[in-house]
Amino acid sequence: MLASAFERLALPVRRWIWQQKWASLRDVQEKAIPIVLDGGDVVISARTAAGKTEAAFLPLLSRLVESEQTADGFAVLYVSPLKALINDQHRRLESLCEACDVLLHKWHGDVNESAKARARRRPSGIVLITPESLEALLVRRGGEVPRLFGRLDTVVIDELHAFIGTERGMQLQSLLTRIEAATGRQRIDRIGLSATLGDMQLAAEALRPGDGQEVSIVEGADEGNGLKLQIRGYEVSASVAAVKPPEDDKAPGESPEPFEASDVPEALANDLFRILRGRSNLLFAGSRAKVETYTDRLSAMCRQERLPNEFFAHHGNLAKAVREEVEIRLRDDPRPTTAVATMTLELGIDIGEVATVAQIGPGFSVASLRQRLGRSGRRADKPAILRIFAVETAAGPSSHPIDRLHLDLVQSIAMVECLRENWCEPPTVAGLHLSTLIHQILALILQTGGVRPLVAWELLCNRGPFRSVEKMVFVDLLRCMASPANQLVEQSPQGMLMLGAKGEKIAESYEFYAVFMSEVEYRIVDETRTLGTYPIAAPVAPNETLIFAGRRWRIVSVDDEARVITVQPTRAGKPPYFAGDGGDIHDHIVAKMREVLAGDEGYFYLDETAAQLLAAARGAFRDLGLHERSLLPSGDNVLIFPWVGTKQLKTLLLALLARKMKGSAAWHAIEILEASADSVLRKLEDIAANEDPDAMRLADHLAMPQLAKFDHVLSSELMNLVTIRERLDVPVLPSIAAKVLIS
DNA sequence: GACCTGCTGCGGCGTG
Repeated sequence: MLASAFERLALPVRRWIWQQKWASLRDVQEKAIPIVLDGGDVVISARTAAGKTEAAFLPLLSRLVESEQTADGFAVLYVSPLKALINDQHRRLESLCEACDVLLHKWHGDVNESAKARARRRPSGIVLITPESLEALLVRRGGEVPRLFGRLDTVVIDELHAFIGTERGMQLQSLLTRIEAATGRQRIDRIGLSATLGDMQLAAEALRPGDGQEVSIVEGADEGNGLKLQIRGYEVSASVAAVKPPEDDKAPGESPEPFEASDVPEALANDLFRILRGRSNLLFAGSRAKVETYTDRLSAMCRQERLPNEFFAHHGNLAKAVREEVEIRLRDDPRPTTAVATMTLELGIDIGEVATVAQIGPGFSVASLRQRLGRSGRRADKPAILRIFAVETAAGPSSHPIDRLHLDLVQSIAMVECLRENWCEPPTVAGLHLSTLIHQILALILQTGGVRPLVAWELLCNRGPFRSVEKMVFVDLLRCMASPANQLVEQSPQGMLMLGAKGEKIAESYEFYAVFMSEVEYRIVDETRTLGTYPIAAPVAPNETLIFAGRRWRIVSVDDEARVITVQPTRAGKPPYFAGDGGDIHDHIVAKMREVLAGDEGYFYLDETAAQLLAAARGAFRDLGLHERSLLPSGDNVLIFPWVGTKQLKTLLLALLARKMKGSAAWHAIEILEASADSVLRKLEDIAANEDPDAMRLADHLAMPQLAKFDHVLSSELMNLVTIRERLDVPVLPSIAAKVLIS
């Protein structure tokens, strides 16, 4: 097997491998080479750093070398969700391509216009591109598409999981369909590269919608070296005193700026410092505000100990240069460095070896936990180490039932159990994605100069990815786009769809190419450079203080016209404000939480406090009778514990609100206000008996912020349709209510 | 109770 995979590669490719002095091909490469050489669609899945890129490109380059190369079209199109990843891959593939005499082009927003023009004049070889740059190319140079892509051999999609079920994923699928249509090709081979996914069949279907069974699947063996786990518990009193910054950090005469009580408990700060200091680590803090608070606290501890700082913030609102300093220090600098980060350090980018991955709280998904874990233990002899720090409020018999159940800790345990059972969330592929479809209709008109409505529907919805959009919905959508208020499109006397006045305007701007929404933000600058961006919704005024990029600042001026906030270093600071909108926790995790609470199994990875907190939570679970019922009177209110995921919980809540109850979601429960258990029971019986719930009635009770870029174009009927299909889970409503009634 | 991603064409000016 080993010999045969290698021997099937073209001579220049084999010669390049000899030059690299590789002892052998990696497992995933052995498996992928013969399959990719034979052609067809392939998903290649393996853990980070297992050699997926070469698994695809060694055989692809072999095919290229052995075919007749010309300069009349690109041969391979590689699409990546990140510019940084394109730069990494370019570095990685450069010498291999050179050895094979194949041109390799980078193509994204930071690449020179002249380099792109050169590639366009004599198109050949491999292009590494983002979906947005590909969109721009199709929209601005629609006429050149047949010449550029007419001889395309293969499309490679990197980080396939990042595209599944998302707006950008729909756009990418649509782009590929548009290329296939414009070049008159039935089918151009697709190769998806991905970290290990929960469900490979879903990945195959995402790669080739409607024909997933025809996709070959290559899974790399798990070459991991074991996993070391710990969950550490922390109990803080409900009325914990505000944690103040150290005295010596305040300038004389400066007014004190106490931190919020929710900031960093003393015992947790001490443990984090003790565990992380002196080595290189990742600390996933959970939100941008927490990244700033924890970085600030831990660097203040360095100062107190008279040590050089080793804690640095890393999140999406920090300027690229600020983030790169942290990445380079992690990768190349021998000094110990802990990056305190959000999910910015979860994906692809090379940051070298870290000793520990630590996380505050359970996070939102097992998939992300798995991805984070992949960041440690990459060296052959070291296991991956993951520590979760769970902070719980002290609770007694008189406390609120939800506090007594210590749900943060219980969720952490449930998620670790899922991880150990090798389960992770399957990507969600449902959804109408009408906002993205509006974008693609505009893009198709720009690319072709005009299109008939039926042709557009055939291409985008029947052949392309918007499969759940029926003709009638498509017609409604076109009406919204053409309405006098929107004027995105109009129809010519011959029946062609053309851009309307406002459509023209939108398409002129470079902001058109991305399908996702982006907020308006201020730039934060100190005397020398831009530190990052700050939401316009956050209230700021001169002389207020702010923690940003892990340091403390005083706001000098706010220029609303230029949207610039100028800051100066100072010695006190308040955590920043970022709006967030909460994530969906999967059903499987919440069901597992109930198992953890109802069971008596011990978990070897809990520290003493965590074990005590779990024992207390299990005691409360039985005391409250939750092992035999799901309804709990609590003062004037009633708590419902359906033990389902966020989406289903929200749907059940809406069904109750639609039946004139008052209440809200409270953690993993629903709290109904001023009602008796009996009255709630009757409503639940009604919901359980109603096999065909009136979905539109539910949507009426839901606050519907415009979440996607073109949601404002949709009529309220279409907006409701989107909400019901994408944000709620209406069909299961009767069965959830029935389940609550039985238990 | 959240997070992340991306961007063209052209006019105007300075430099080699």
